[in-house]
Amino acid sequence: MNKVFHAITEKQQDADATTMAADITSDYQLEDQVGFILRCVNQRHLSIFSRLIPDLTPTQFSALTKLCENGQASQNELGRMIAIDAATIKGVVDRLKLRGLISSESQPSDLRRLILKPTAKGRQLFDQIRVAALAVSEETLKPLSDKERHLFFRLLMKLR
Amino acid sequence: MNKVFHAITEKQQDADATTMAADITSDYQLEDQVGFILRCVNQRHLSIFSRLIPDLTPTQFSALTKLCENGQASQNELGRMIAIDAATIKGVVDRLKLRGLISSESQPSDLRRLILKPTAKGRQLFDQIRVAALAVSEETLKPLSDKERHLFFRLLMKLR
DNA sequence: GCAAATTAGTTTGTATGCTAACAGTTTATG
DNA sequence: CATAAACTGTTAGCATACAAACTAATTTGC
Repeated sequence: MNKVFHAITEKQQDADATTMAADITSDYQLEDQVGFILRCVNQRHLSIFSRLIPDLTPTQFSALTKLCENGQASQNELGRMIAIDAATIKGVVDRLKLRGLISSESQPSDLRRLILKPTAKGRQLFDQIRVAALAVSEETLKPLSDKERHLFFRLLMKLR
Repeated sequence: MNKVFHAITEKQQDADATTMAADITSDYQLEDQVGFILRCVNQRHLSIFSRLIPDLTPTQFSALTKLCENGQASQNELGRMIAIDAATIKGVVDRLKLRGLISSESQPSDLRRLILKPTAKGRQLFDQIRVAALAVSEETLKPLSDKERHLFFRLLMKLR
């Protein structure tokens, strides 16, 4: 799982969020920087994801999901849809292909393009996992009330 | 810089955050999952960081900052302070050492430990960069009002 | 006091994620 | 129509990031 995450949360559980947020502009404190906490929250999410969905990485799941949602896409197109650059998406696609979850064929009308589609096995895995994916979101947001979740979501969207 | 981030934001600028957040539990949509958006927000932050602070990666900056704040730390200790596992912190420390920003010596009372300290050059760089680091946070949070920033910070802290 | 458990650091392997440079293909432009 | 510009996928290189397995040193438990 994720040893670092647990070590950290145990240590800093009692921190006073309101106070720390107050002096952002005064003295420099690493823990007050958005980027640092963002990284920790992301870390916690990844830890939850890999525990509930050990079969795929979040990135692989995103790619498979988008292909199942759209039916097909070219490689770079897929990357743009889930915010992954061309160099990275290649590796992701290669690994999904290696596991028989997606297939690729070149598009006759544009020989540069590789058309990717989910295989039957890929669609089956996606259907199995999508429920767990909702549980991942649920557990990630567990520390927040329903009202706080919607608020957090709205603010997070603005920072995309 | 970060080509993916720009391509994505241009496309999805007009998305309605409130509506999308509303149906989290109904039909599965990748864009509604916290983890996905969290990753995008993190991506945007990294892009801002590398533009304003090209000299160091966020992780390297975190490590250097903690050493400057604390004076010294052992390698694993440093990793725990900034939520980085032992395998990763080794590479980070090696690269900072290679650039002469930190020094290491083994601790006589415990021969397993490597005591890390920032060098004069390291402290100097940190002092130069800390202002830019505040600017990174500022620009990352730019889409939010002051009230929203404090709110976001409070909620983010809860999800650590 | 000594074996067992723990801790610190290292190494290997896998997966993201980015930049930069490249070749082949297609589109736009003069 | 010819050439420049843009796009698609690929490769290499670097930097996180984590799991697992390992060595060496220290601490615990009996």
